[in-house]
Amino acid sequence: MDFQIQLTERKKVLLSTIIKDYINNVEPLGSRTICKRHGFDVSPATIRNEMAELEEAGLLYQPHTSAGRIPSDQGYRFFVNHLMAPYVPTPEEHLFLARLQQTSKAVDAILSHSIRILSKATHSIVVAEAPTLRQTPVKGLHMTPIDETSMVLTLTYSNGIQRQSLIHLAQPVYSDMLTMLTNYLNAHLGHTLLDELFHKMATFPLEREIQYYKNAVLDMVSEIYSHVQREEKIYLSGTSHLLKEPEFQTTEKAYPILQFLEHDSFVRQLLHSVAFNAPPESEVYCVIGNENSYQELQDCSLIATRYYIDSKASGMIGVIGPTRIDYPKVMSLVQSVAGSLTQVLTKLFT
Amino acid sequence: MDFQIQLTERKKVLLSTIIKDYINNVEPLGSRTICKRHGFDVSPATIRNEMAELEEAGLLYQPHTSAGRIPSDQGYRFFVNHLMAPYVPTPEEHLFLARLQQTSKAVDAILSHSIRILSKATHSIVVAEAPTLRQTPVKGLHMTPIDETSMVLTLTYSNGIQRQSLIHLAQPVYSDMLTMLTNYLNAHLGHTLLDELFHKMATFPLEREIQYYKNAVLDMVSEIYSHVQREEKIYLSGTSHLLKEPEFQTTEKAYPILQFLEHDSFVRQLLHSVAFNAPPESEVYCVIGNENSYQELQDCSLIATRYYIDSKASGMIGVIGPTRIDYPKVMSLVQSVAGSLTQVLTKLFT
DNA sequence: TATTGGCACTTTCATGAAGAGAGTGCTAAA
DNA sequence: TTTAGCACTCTCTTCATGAAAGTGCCAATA
Repeated sequence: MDFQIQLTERKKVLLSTIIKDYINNVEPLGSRTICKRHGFDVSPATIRNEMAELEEAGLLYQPHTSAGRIPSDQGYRFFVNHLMAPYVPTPEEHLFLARLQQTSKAVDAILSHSIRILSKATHSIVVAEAPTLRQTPVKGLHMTPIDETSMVLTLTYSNGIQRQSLIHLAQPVYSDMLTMLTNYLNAHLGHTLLDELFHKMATFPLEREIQYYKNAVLDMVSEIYSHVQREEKIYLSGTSHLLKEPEFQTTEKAYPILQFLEHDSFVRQLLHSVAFNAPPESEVYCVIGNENSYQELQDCSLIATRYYIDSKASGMIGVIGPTRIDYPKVMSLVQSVAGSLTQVLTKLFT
Repeated sequence: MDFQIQLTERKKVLLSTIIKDYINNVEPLGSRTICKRHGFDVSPATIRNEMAELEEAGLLYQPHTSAGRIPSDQGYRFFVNHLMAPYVPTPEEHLFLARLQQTSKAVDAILSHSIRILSKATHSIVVAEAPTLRQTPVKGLHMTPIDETSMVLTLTYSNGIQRQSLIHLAQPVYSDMLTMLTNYLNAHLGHTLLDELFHKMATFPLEREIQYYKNAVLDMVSEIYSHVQREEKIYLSGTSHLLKEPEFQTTEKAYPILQFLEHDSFVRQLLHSVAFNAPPESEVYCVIGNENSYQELQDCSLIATRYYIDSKASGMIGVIGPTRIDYPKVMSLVQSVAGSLTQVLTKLFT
């Protein structure tokens, strides 16, 4: 993943300059322009030689002979890993970030609000995944009947988080049975993840006298299961920003991406695949151009990170933009937003 | 709204032909082409004369001198009101419609599923509004505490529909108080709409001994209120279809529309404004081009209708496409989907 | 009177040529 | 190692040209 490329100090400055300029101007850079615009005190010819070597190393490329150079995916990667300076948010961005603290009581509203703000601040597409507790063991569960065909399921996780869901059932399930099922499950809980819990529910050994209700119970379990799945929602904001990017001016370029984003399952996979592309200790992941495995997103980068609830449950939040996205800025903002989310959600659940 | 324009039979056929051709071919039509392609047995010159008159009546226009003609918004309107033949769904569309019957138990899932299918069938953008019961009087309400800071609110409407919501509270509200509040409200319910109910809740005269909890109650009411509001969600599907339309190939054309669609409140307003544009007895409304009041949507048409739950609660569902959208087809499909929704949701709530 | 053929006139669109602009690689000199 | 010079390449814009498609109008026709 990483590059063992050794560059002279001047080459590093040059690469960095080219990338930063390209991020703003979105045009191939020639040697003369670089000298003039960025005050290098060597001649264009020297820059040319250096650029030729950077191209040989795979960090730059030319769209055609006799054009200036553009950073390659690997160039961006090198920049992100080795050259990037820490970003200092502008006062305006601080205002945006401050608005993240206006909390609501609903996870759904908090996430919607956060991604909207991140989208405005970065002028990019933002995707997020609702927090999932699938990796957190369940400590206890409780069912409160509301009426014949509805109940509230309360799951208590080992980290103290409680999740309640209102479940509607197709067939009535009587409270005696709920009590039995609850007692049975609580007695056998051990260190059970949610998926295992569903398995236990479905294979719950019924007493003879209530065999009759077996279907009702199975129905209920499947209803609960699909309800929990549904909660693992994908949030999406700011898709129209894509059309403002010069590289996506033609609809042939923009269409596949918007199409991709309409499929929650693709987005979820994308977000989950991120973690494999970067060492786990790095806080903000970025997947640059070709590094992702989706044909549709070859000209995009994803900058994503994980937010947590009380350091156990978590979800991903990320920004999607062209490969020449402003990495320092967006990485910084994504991290800030994820940090706020972690803080707000953790407070909410404890 | 409607046109008092009298047209000869031949002019009607001609207009109809031009519109149907333009819907498919998206190119201005000239007299010669019309004769050849659609087998008119008069000469191009005659067609030219007729077209000149149709243009004078405002039903056609030329993008420039010496181009063929294109239907105007008023042309489409005349077509929709007077000329359109009923549409017969294809076998493939029947398959789509059949999939609407795979019901789920959750309103949210049903709506998501329905708009996705409608979007696939029409290759267009679909918007929908979650069913709202704001216009239906509340007959009774019930609060079931789950634990200290959460409860299930059950509202029973005069048409028998029950709605349950899981409410999380910032401050504990004890069950005695819930009981008092519930009893008070049920005793004073009369023919109360939801908004009035909130007013009654907020002005609930507290007994002296529980004055202390006044803030907790107000908090609760505002929490319930925002929860109910949040449920009036906007659903959106198939935005990327827009980029496939020839008239939205340039991003300057497509951007404002995608931007518009990102604002739930705009979409909601749009859907609500529809009913004012057409006589109420018509089942499927369509707002053609300029007829809508949103600058961004001047080149679009909206074809929308209302779906119902048990003939009381309802929401809007609509298709957005270019003004040359296939009116007969889309109007037919929108109606079918709304019909299915009505049926499925009504069954669900009774 | 309605229809038609003929014709001059418009406008767009595709094509190709020409020239400006920006940039490169290479070589030889500093 | 750096630089100046130079020939070369590729894109982009502009402009002219001609083909295509269509119109409006007029006079002739059924």
